[in-house]
Order: sequence, then structure tokens, then C-alpha cells
Amino acid sequence: MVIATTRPETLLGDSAVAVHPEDARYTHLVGKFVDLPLCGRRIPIVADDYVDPEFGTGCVKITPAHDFNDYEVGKRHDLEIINILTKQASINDEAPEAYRGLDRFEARKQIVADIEALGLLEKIEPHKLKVPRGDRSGVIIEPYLTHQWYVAVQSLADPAIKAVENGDIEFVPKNWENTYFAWMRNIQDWCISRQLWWGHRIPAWYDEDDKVYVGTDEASVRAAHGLGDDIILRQDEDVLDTWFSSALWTFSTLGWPDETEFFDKFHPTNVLVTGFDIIFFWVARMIMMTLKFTGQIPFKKVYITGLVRDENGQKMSKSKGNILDPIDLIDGISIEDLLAKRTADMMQPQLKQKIEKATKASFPDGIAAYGTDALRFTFYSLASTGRDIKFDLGRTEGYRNFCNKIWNAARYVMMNMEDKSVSDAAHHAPHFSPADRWIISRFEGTAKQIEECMESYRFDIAAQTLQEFVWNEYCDWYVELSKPVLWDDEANPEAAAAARFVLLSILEKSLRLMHPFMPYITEEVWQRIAPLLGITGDSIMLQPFPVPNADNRDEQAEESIEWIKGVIVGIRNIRGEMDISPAKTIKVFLRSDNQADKQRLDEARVFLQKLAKLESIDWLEPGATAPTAATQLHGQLEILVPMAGLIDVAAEQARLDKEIGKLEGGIKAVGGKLGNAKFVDNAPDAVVAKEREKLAEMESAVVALRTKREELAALA
RNA sequence: AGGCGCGUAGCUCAGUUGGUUAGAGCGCUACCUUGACAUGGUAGAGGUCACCAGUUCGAAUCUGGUCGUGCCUACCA
Repeated sequence: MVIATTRPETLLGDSAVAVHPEDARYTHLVGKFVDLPLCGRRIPIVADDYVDPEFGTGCVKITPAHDFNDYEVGKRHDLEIINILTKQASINDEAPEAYRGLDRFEARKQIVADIEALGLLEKIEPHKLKVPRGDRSGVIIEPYLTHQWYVAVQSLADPAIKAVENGDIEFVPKNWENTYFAWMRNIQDWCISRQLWWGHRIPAWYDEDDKVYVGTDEASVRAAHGLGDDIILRQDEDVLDTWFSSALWTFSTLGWPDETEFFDKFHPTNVLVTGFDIIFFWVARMIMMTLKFTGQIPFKKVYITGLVRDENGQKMSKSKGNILDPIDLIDGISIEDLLAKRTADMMQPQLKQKIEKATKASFPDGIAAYGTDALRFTFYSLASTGRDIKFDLGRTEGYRNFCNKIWNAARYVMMNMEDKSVSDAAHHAPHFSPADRWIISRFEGTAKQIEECMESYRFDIAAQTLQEFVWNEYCDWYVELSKPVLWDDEANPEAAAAARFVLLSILEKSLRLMHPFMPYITEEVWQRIAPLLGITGDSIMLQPFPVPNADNRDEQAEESIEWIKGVIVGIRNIRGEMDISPAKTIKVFLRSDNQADKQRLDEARVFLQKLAKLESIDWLEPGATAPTAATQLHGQLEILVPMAGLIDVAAEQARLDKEIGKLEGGIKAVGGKLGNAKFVDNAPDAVVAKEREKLAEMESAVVALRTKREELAALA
């Protein structure tokens, strides 16, 4: 019979040849015996489904002691299990004398040579296969039979499955429950023996007849089994699986079973935060063990984070040398130090050059210092529901800049408080400007959103919401809107004081809102500004987290400021596209059929003048002739920047064409929808109404812009 | 091989129960040192939402398939 093998040396441990039960070529041989070359052994021919008759010759050598599948075959056919390897993977004394003591690879060569010499070698051909290697050593692994300890796990798994099924324990995001169930429902008995030199030795002792005794220590074993000092006991060499010990963590750390004061108070805990790669190892086993020993679930929620990978999407690991130490992102590190760190104490020194090359490519100048808050904020921002987090230094840099922004905003606030003081909200409220009421309202919206994000564990959205509020609303608009009021302090001291109060109090509240996300800078700034509000306290950590209060919402103020922003952006757009220097003050005309626009102008005038750098703002009554101008629309409002000396007619035509083109695209899309009877009939009324409104707005805008375009054409 | 994910702007990622002319940050282009901030400001460019088919008035979103990619588990005589 011809067999193939990639490990010829295992022939020494063969105890059968297997064929498929329905393989007509061999059925007549099943139950008979063959002579195993080199060993002088006669081994049976067995029939087993495991054999693929299509593969090779359809005959498989069976080595139960050194192959997982062969082991199963061996059990089915009650085959002899012959271990031919020592722990050092050389050939042991079970093999014929000629091979004893040879390293497994030496033995392989020798056996091939000997088989050939006997004329039994059919052929040698290359064959691709995956060889299992030790993670750390890189050494090829041989299956090898040993005695180890197992936990019969089914009776532990059943209640642990139920606890998640009935919602006592919830995974966030929920889809991870599938992973948990998949593992738990196919759970195998748990091998708890580990061949390591550290850890808890397995509490099992053997006498000289290999009879086993289990107990907490040797003395108690002797006592329990009446073993005198004359009997020699040796403890199992192996240690317990680390996950076995750590699965006791949830309750043993709370004093269970001796001191149960903390246990009674804190167990079960609320949330376990961990990575998905730990679901099998820790989460499942903590649940099983805690239910078993305490009868309680260990925690109510399991928040699963993504796994942080390197910039190429690779899992970080010390042996790969692609680890990023958080400290190095916080304090920064030179390329030399980073290389030294990544190549120190390597288990596979041959990888050194490769790691150095990759590190130099990724961090040619080392890593800059980004600070703890920026790093922390980066992780929040990346904590979405996906399972991978590719680490991007660019984002950390962006958040470092955000920290800088917060710092500078605080400087602005403090600078404006020099020699000034504020009173309380009740005193200032009557003097609040629309801008003051707007930012107060926006803060409420933000606080509300943060509350929702925290409840749903969407820290990424929370991070973005905070950054948007602080940077794009507080800094970009409110601080700017406060300037005309503060600089004109003498004209309206009450309004200025009110603005100072709002600047300060919103900053203070924002710091508290951000504190869990950026603990250091918020503390640092809070220490400086809280006293200005008369707030005393040792630390922002001990201050209340802002609670949303819907009373602070102010729709009117939000509309007012949206209007002002729209007008300013319109003017800036003309400036930007018409290449008007930001240093140049310009005249602006406004015109609208809508009286509300005129009223808004009255309260907005000072803000517009400063933020858009205007020389004058003139209101044109409907029908009044306007000067030739560059135009922007904001709703029904026409924003006109007179062209004389400023604007190139052709450029303005191009600008209008671009705008008209955009609107026409929109009209086509929305008009198409509304022209479809099925859409109008089937879509919810609110959706249809919204589309109609959009269409009407776009149509009137395009008419206005076309008129402007024609006026310009006449001029040219 | 089996299981589970993922493919959205140059890059890293959001996009709730299908109803936007698809968003953010970084990067890019132009202009700007104005009295918080150049680690900044203003304006702008950039996407057939991997591909194909289907369901629907309507799909980045739901279904099926294809391709690509990642992880987990097992492992081929």
C-alpha cells in the first residue's frame, strides 16, 4: 500500500493504515495487516470516513500519538497509541534503536534515506501546507500526548447562556451576543493546565503509584486522605490557566467569601468594558464562574470596544514590534528611542531589521507629544460600533489642536474679566442679547445630546458633539459675537457684563461637560475660571455633571443667530470668491420682501458690522433700485455688495452661474420626486410638504439670481 | 475549510427605525499675522456610498449574488 506523508519520522509511531470504507480499491484489504517498514511491526488496515478517497492514493497512515485527527481515528478503532518523541522532540526509546536520540528533523532525513534504500520510496514531491508554529518562539509544534486537567463545562455554560438570553446581562453593541452564544453553545471542556513556570500550581498531588489527590494544599490533602509523612507526594508540574484564576476576579476582589461587606454592596457591578477578543476568555468564564459560586451575575452590561490596530490595520503585538505605548503618544519619543524600545528583549531577534524598517517608515521623525487629553479624546472619537480601530495619529494631532483651542478661548475669557466681575444669572438675564440666549440654548442642546450619547455608549458621537459645540459654536461664533459688545463696553455696560457672565458660565459648564473626556485641561482651566463665577471647590472632579434643563432652550434666539450667521457667511462668500481683501471694509445693501428680515437687521446690525467688516449696511425697500452688485441670497433676503471698484463683472457672472447651476440641479431632483404621483401618494405628508417647501425656496432663489444675471449682462 | 465582520472624499472614520442636493477630522487649493488662538482664521475643491441584480414611490441604509479585505476557530495525510 502506498501512503504519503509530510512527516516521515512519524512512521515510527504508526499503528494503522486507514482507507475509506467505500473505496472499492481497498475494501478487500480492510481487517488485514501490513508490515510497517523499519519498525518490524505489523499494523492493521482500518476503514474510516475520515479518509478522503480522492486525495492521494486514498490510503492514510495513522499516528494516534502525534496527530489530532489520527488520534480520533485511533480511538474509534482502538489502535495502539505510540509516543515516539521526547519533550525535546527527539526520537525516544519507543522507536527502533537506530533512530533513538535523533532530533525529529534528523530522523526525518534518516528515515527517507532508509526507505529509499529498501526500495520502498515511490516519489518525493513538493507539497504546500500550513505548519503550526509557536507564536513566540517560531518553532514548529508537534502534537504530543500528555495528561492535563479539564473542567467539564456544560453545566456551567447552561445558566451562563440563559443569563444573556433573558437579558440579565446585555452586550453593547448587541450583536456581540451572537458571538457569545456561538461560543457558548458549542463549548468544549475547558483545559485548565498550562505549561508555564509562573502562576498558580494546579492543586493536585500524586503518590508514587500516580494516584491523584486534590485539595487546597499538601497538608490538607494528607489530612483528608490519611497519608502519612512516609508517603511521597509530588504536586502537578503545571499551573492553572490564567483565565481560570481571573474568572474569579469579579467577586474575589470584593472580599468574597470571607468579607462580604463590599460584595453585598457592589456586586453585581454595572459595566464590564473589554475588547471582543476577550469575550471567550474572560467574559464567558467570568459569567460562568460567578454564577456558579455566588449565584449572581457578575455585571449587568458588557461594553465591547474595538481592537486598536496599527496604521496598517495589523493587530499590535510585541513580537511584531508594532506596539504603540500610550506614554510615547502623550510625551512624545524620538525615532532612536522608539527603535530601541521596539527591538528590545525580542523573542525572535531575526525580525529586528524588519521592525526597524517598518518603524522608520511609519514614524520617520519619531512621535510628537500630544498630551493625555488629546490621546484620550482620540480613543473616544474612534469608539464607534465597528470592530477595528485603525490608529491614526492625524486624529490625535487634531485633538491636540482642539485642546489648544480650549486653552486660548479660556485666555480670551480671562483677559476680558480683568478688573471686572460678574453677578448671577438672575441679575444679567434682562440684558442678554440674542447671542447670549443663543449660546445658552445651544449649550442645553449639547448637554442633552451628550446625555443620550452616554446612555447609548456612543462616545464617538459624544466626542464629536463636544468638539462641534466648543469649537464651531462657542469659539467660532459666540466669542466673535461677544467682541462688539465687550469692545463697546461704555455704550452699554449692562450688556457687556451680561456677555461676560455668559462667556464665563458657558465655558465653566462646558468644562464640566467635557471633563470625563479631557480630565487634565478641563481641571486646569476650571481652577482658574470657576472662582470668577464665585464657585468654590477643590476640583472639577467634585463638581456636578451638567444636567440638561429644557427651560434654557430658546428657539427664537437660535433663529436670530442662524439668520445673522447666514448673512455673514453670504458676505464672506462674496469676499472670498470675488477676491476682496479681508482688510477692506465694504458697503452692503440688504433687500427683502419679508418684513421679518428688516426687524432682524435692527438687532443684528452691530454684529454684522464687526464680523463681516462692513463700512455701512443699508436697507433697500422692495422695489427700490439697487446699485450694481454681487449678490447672495439668504432665504428671501438679498445681500448686495456694490461692485464699483471692487468686483469684476465676469467673475460675478461666473459666480452666479455656479450658484444657479447648483439650484437647478436641486430643482430637477426635487421636482422629479414631486412630479411622481406615486411619491406624492405614498410618502408621508410631512415628507412631501418638506419637499414642496424646498422646491419653492429653490425656485424663487433661482428666479432672483437669474434676474441679477440678466442685469449684469445688460451692463456688460 | 467553517464562522463572524468590513468595503462611504487622497487618508482615518460617522451616517439612528429606508425620506439629504451624502457628513466630520486630517490632507489639498487660494487668501489673511484684525486686539484668544498660524497647534489659527476665511473661502473653496474633492464622493456613480466596491460591483451586479432585486424589493420599494424612494436604497449608502433592506434582500440575494460577485469581487476585495480583515478577524476568530479548525487544519489537510
